[in-house]
Amino acid sequence: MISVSTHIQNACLDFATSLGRTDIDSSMFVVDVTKDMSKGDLYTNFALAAAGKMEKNPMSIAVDLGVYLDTHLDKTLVEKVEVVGGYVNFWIVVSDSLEIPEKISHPSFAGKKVAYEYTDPNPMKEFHIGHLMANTIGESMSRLGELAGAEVKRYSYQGDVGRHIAVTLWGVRFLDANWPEESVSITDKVKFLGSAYVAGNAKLAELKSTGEENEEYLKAVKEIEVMNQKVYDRTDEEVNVMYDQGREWSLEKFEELYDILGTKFDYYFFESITGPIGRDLVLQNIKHFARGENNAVIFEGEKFDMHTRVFINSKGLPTYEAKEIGLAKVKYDVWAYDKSFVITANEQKQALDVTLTAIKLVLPEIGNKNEYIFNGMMKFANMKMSSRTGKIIAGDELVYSMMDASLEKMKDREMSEGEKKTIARDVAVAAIKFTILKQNFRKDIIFDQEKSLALEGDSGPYIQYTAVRIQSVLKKVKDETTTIGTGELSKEALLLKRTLYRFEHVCLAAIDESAPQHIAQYLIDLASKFNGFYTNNKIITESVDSRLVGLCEHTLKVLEKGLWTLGIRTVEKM
RNA sequence: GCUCUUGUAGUUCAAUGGAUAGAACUGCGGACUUCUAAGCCGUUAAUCUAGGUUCGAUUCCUAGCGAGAGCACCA
Repeated sequence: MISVSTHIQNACLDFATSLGRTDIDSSMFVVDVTKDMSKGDLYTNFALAAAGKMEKNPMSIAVDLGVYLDTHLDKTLVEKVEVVGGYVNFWIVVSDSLEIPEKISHPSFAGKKVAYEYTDPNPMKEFHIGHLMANTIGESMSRLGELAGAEVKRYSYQGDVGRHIAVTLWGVRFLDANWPEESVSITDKVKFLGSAYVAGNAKLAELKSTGEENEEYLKAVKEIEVMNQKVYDRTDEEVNVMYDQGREWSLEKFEELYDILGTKFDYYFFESITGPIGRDLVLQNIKHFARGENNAVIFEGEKFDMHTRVFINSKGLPTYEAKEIGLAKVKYDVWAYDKSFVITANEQKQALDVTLTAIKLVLPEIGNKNEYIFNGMMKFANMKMSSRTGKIIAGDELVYSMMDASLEKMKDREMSEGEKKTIARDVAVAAIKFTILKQNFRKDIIFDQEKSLALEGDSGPYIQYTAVRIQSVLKKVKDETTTIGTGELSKEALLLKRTLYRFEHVCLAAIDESAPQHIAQYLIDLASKFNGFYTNNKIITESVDSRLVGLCEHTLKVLEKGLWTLGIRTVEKM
């Protein structure tokens, strides 16, 4: 399909040249897939776009172009040319053999080394919805990079030092429960840490509410500061033990989640490492920075129309911003990439814009390869409370509750419990990921547990279900003898076939715009067309038409490949 | 207050400046002795307001109104 549209585009340019118009180039018009397939497979707006420049009526240009293309296009590629209004529409030749391309080469990716950093949860803190969202988007972007021909590495960056750790360790004393024994499950260990963080923050808020000059409050603030310092300098053996254990438990828990979600990271980075490196880099390049209040090291973002931010605080500790500089160096040192993407929430945009500006000054050769991709926030429609924590549901809890929901849906199916569990996991992940990826992730996403995660409609499970039906038919076809059918294909079969051709085109658009939603929307359309075909065309009959079997096989392959780009697994049964 | 993002059916989302603004959910109404009904078919319903640029604006620009986020030692 891409080769056909290129062919048409070149022919349009030849048409312009034949009229002596050398001032028209390919950026001025498009050859794209039609939205409405009753108007053909491809269209060009050449006449509309060029009318101004050519100072002619678009209709008459379109008519002339149509005549020209009708005689100049390769008849083995394009079956029919039609002029409607100012548009020229094309019906392509749909052959029986359809290849699903392994790679869809894109100049920005093919042969390049591309790093993706995403998820970035903090040990000892809960894995929240934002992490789930970034993981989903990042995994999909990584796979699009791979599809586009890049060599890809996946990075995760985790905050294993800083205030949240200090608050957690400090908060332990306000819990009724004791520090967990080794025998306690990993889930409960992590839950303990999460509640310690909540308890610590709650206590602090409680003290603060009685006045910021309150002695108790000032004492607590001081204690947390001391705790933070101990985490950095490792001078307190008791703190070291708690810290090391807590960190390890959290990381183990994250791996469990990555396994469920289908992400495998190549490299992990920690703030405990990037902090000192970042601080040194800032100090070595102090000429780009300034001193602010209390001798803090600041970057004067205002000179660049941005915020001014602190990089090293008045205690001499690196902040998030300095750590980012250290991270940039560490990431590049471990693997010299051509391009690096970081997927993160857009609430950090204004801070990271400052940071990237600083990185470009301190480490120009690295900074210029780096790019941030910001996603919107995930919000809840009904603000449903999580019963256990009393807070909005956490990312991992959401995954687990969806797994329960899809397991419930399968309760009457005849399969082993283990099989059901695996399928329920994959369906749950599909439901969550598809909800995120079917839309523009740069905007906020409203997450309604009741509705958005419904397993019907525009959903991941709907597509998985379609793939299951196909596999079920194909399994039965194995025992039948097939013959090549004669006569016209049904209108549903033809429409399905023409839709399959668009896959390559859609992938290229998704890669080009870093927009997985194009693929998600396409898969919904394809699954819907298949289901229309399926209900109206009996495949297993006395004489099985191999053309229909071929259509089923191709549809399955495209659904599988498409879901793969979204980081979603297909299942054999549901 | 300043900066950034955002405004499409009742709801949740689509739509490189182009054709009749597409889906899904909900509501209402259908079909089935059929390969998995998590399916299929029909139906009601939308571009925040005011200007501007353009042959053409949901899309670009300006202003207003609404929503979200950020604004120095958290990340």
